Amino acid sequence: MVGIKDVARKAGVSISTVSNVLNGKRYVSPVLAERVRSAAVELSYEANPIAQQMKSKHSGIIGVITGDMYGVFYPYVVKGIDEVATQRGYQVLLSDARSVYGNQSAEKYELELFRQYINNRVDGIIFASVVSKERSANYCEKLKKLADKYKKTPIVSLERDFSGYGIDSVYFDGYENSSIAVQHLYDCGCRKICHISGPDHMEIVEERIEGYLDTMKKNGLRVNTRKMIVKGNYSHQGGYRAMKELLENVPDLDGVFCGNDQMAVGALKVLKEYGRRVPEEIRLIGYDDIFISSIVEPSLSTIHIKKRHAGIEAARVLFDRIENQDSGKSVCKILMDGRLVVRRSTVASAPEDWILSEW
Amino acid sequence: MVGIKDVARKAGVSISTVSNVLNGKRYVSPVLAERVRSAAVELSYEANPIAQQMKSKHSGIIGVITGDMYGVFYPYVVKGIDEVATQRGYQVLLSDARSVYGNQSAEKYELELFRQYINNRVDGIIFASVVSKERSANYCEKLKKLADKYKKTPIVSLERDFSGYGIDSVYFDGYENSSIAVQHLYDCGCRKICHISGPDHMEIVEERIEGYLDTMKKNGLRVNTRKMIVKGNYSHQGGYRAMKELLENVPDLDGVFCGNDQMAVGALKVLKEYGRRVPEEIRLIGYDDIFISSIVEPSLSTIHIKKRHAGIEAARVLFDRIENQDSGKSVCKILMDGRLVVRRSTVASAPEDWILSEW
DNA sequence: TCCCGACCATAAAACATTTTCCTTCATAAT
DNA sequence: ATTATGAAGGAAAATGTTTTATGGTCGGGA
Repeated sequence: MVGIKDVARKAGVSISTVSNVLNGKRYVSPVLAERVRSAAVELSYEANPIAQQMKSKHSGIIGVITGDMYGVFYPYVVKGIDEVATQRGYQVLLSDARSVYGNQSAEKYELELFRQYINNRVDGIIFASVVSKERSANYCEKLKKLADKYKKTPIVSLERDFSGYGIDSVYFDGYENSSIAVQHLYDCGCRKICHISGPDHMEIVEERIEGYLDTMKKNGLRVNTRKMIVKGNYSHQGGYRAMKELLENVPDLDGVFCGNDQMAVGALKVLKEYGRRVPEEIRLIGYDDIFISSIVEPSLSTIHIKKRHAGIEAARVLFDRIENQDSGKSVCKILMDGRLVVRRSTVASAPEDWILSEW
Repeated sequence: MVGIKDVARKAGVSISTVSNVLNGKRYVSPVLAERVRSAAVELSYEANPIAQQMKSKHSGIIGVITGDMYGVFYPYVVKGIDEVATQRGYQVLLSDARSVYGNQSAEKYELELFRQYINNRVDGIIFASVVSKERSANYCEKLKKLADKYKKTPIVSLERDFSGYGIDSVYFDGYENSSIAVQHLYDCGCRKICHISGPDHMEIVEERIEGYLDTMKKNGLRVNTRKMIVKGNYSHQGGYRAMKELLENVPDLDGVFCGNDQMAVGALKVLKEYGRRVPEEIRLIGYDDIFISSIVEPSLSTIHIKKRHAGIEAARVLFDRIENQDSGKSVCKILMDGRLVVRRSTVASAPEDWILSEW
């Protein structure tokens, strides 16, 4: 194990001079500097990051807490984060908060991960929280206190707007996007539009329901919330079950807005099994724009969510905070917009686009 | 910042006694132990992992180097690793070696990540290497030297068999699996079976080609390698292009074995566009068993690869090494088998299974 | 009574750095 | 010639632990 003192000995200088040369903190005469540098190279010295962290208090590591790493959503977000982190020379400590325990304790586990990251002195944390809307205020306070335990560790909320609680947030405009989706169905001629929503008590689910309801109202359409809104669980199986229920509840429906694409895929299966023609008879639109959506037949209209881009933005915000601590104290909130992608589940003549898509 | 000395002061004992109580290394009289413990709780003391690493030389972190974190394969593997790591109280440092730079430098970047991880004193590394078969020997030597730079850091190769170079390996039996796939096509009556393969110079690609070729030969079928094997690039677009080429080369083909499911999905699109009936006229089989395969129509027969399970196994092997260093020096190799999944792209009457699948 | 060992607890070293505070020496100013 | 100034580099402190070596106390056997 070659340490800084070996370099110092070899170069015939003091330890601090080696440190200064290698970190460029202070002026060292060219001749000494050169001696140090060549000694370091010769011994193939590499500083021990652990020891550096000990003093300098920063680790070159950021923590990321998400759900479903194996799913269709977060991996893209993480990819965006990873890109920026790599570019800036940081490492990423990644954990899936929702996979290990049941949903009830997901919040607890999330907090535990947070604590572990902070204890490991990460330089920042990006997290997609599962906490319910009601508990948010409390929870955010806890997080902030934790984040400042040893040093002011910047944190960025992903997918949830916690800017009201003083936490930088990068999130999607679920209300607006849902409105766009439903409006598109209306514009296509649908008048009896139903909604397959996600699990209870999730903010992103509620936004979408509100977007749906308001757009219906705006267009003068009545909604029987009991019958026309059915809960799925964001999985294709959930969508499958929900669609069956919907067909019983509202046999004459002519449009369905699904809370995500996975459920839409399940719903589509049902419609095909039942021989209901899509889009002629029933139009279907999803949310997220996952790869499968461009593949299924008919291809699925949806709202394209900038997943990777959101990761990039979140990482940018984080690194801005990390790199100039001084930067204005005003909380940063970035609202990512979505984009309507029209495919054949709403417009029969829409072009195929799967061959183009990057994913 | 409350440190161990604060606890010591509060409990009225020495620093080392606090350490001994909290780590249970040495016997400490119950009365003192209790005093220490309650002092620690009262001050809500948590040891600084960085400082601990400094002495004890182990970090509670493992490094994972993969490709395509946002793809359809590695996320599942990573999930398996994450599960085991979490259960054992370790954290996961994750990087995608292939996303940032072009393919040429992927190997270099992979090595760089390896170096960074080692410098960060991770306790072990699981990696899926991109190195070519020819360069493997050399590369593995480099890795091993790097791994032992500071301490004997266990490393496990995923997806590649480096056991010959003394590296524990968990990998898939690509040759056998491909043989099964091709044999299945033969058993279904196909006699002119083509292959859409992956990029050049990749070991996993070559295995599959060999499995294909040998099975063809075994069944007395001739292969014109120029025409009947076409390179895709493991993407759906690649599969799309390759299938078109294949239809020109071999108009009377009656079966296609695709190197992965993504390409198979692309190939399927072509067949549908051209009005070739699947499976009656042309049978199609993929490899990997990704989610989409159960969704497309007709659903795609494939070889199910135990992705998550492989991650679990790799993590197990790693932690075994980490936790008892003494453990026999014999290299560990685990060959994960695959399973034929028959769907409608080869057998029209196959049952639908998408609703069952877990993913 | 003395000595030895067993048993606890402590002081101090060690880990590999960064950083603060000095020292030294040359140069310029008086 | 003497003193002030400032630049350059070194000694040592500090970081928060674990571990090693040491010390002190007490009981029992000679």
